[in-house]
Amino acid sequence: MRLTHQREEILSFLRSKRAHYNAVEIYDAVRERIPNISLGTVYRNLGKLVEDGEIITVETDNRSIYYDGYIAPHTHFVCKCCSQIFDFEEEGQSFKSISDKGFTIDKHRTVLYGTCTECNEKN
Amino acid sequence: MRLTHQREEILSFLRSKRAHYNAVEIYDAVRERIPNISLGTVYRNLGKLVEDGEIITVETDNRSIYYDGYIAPHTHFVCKCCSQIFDFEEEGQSFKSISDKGFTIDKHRTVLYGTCTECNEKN
DNA sequence: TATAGTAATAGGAATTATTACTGATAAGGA
DNA sequence: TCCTTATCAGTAATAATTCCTATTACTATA
Repeated sequence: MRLTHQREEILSFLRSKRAHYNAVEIYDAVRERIPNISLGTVYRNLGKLVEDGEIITVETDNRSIYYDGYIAPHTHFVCKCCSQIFDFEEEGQSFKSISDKGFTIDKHRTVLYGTCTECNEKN
Repeated sequence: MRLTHQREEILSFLRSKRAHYNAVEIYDAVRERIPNISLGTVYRNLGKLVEDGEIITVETDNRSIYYDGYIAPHTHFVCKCCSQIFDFEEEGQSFKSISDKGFTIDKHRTVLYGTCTECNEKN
């Protein structure tokens, strides 16, 4: 993977912030340093960075994907009121410590990604 | 919430199948029984059924939302190869029994939804 | 330093999923 | 049965993302 100026700026932006951004927000931020970068370039690079494991995605209720430069395993909390995404380190599905901090949990979703038994056997 | 013919068909379709469908798939299925139902009606009813806790959603990598009539807490597994969504009952993040069945897990994502501390304090 | 081959880019058009709008319809209570 | 109002069908609009094309940058080799 070629480390282009554009890719470098996208990655360093995400790494510099401990927060979660969608493609357009990243586009706006990176545009301050590379004014003529295109949205397509942002999408393509985000895709490659995810593929490469340099960043991770957060899929939420609302239809846009958020990107996260912090890649250690962690749990995301989406506030239905302010739409902010919070990080929590807790493992497992015991979320008592999160509620103790004042968060109200309505629901939780766990999704695994990978290859199923049948597809594994085929290949 | 009024129990309309359309809503009833959508709900009974999802409850009758132990699988996961996106809005267009549900639209196609329900159209066999209500030929002139519109896609907008399907989306609106799915939204209300989710709001009401009658069904749940699965947010995956690909950009469409899947709906599930099985609402007991469970974990979803998305195959990157055949795109099928599988259900697993395991709690916690110990997914050994899933791997033991021949599934390869690349990554897992846990997302909580609710209200954050700050928003709770405001209201 | 040219040159060719490959990979990446900008910009915009196209695609896909979802939501919003409008006049007509029907669910459910009085 | 009648009335109110949520819901409906149909269609237009929006938003997020991907695709396409001409152009540019990088790399290795001569």
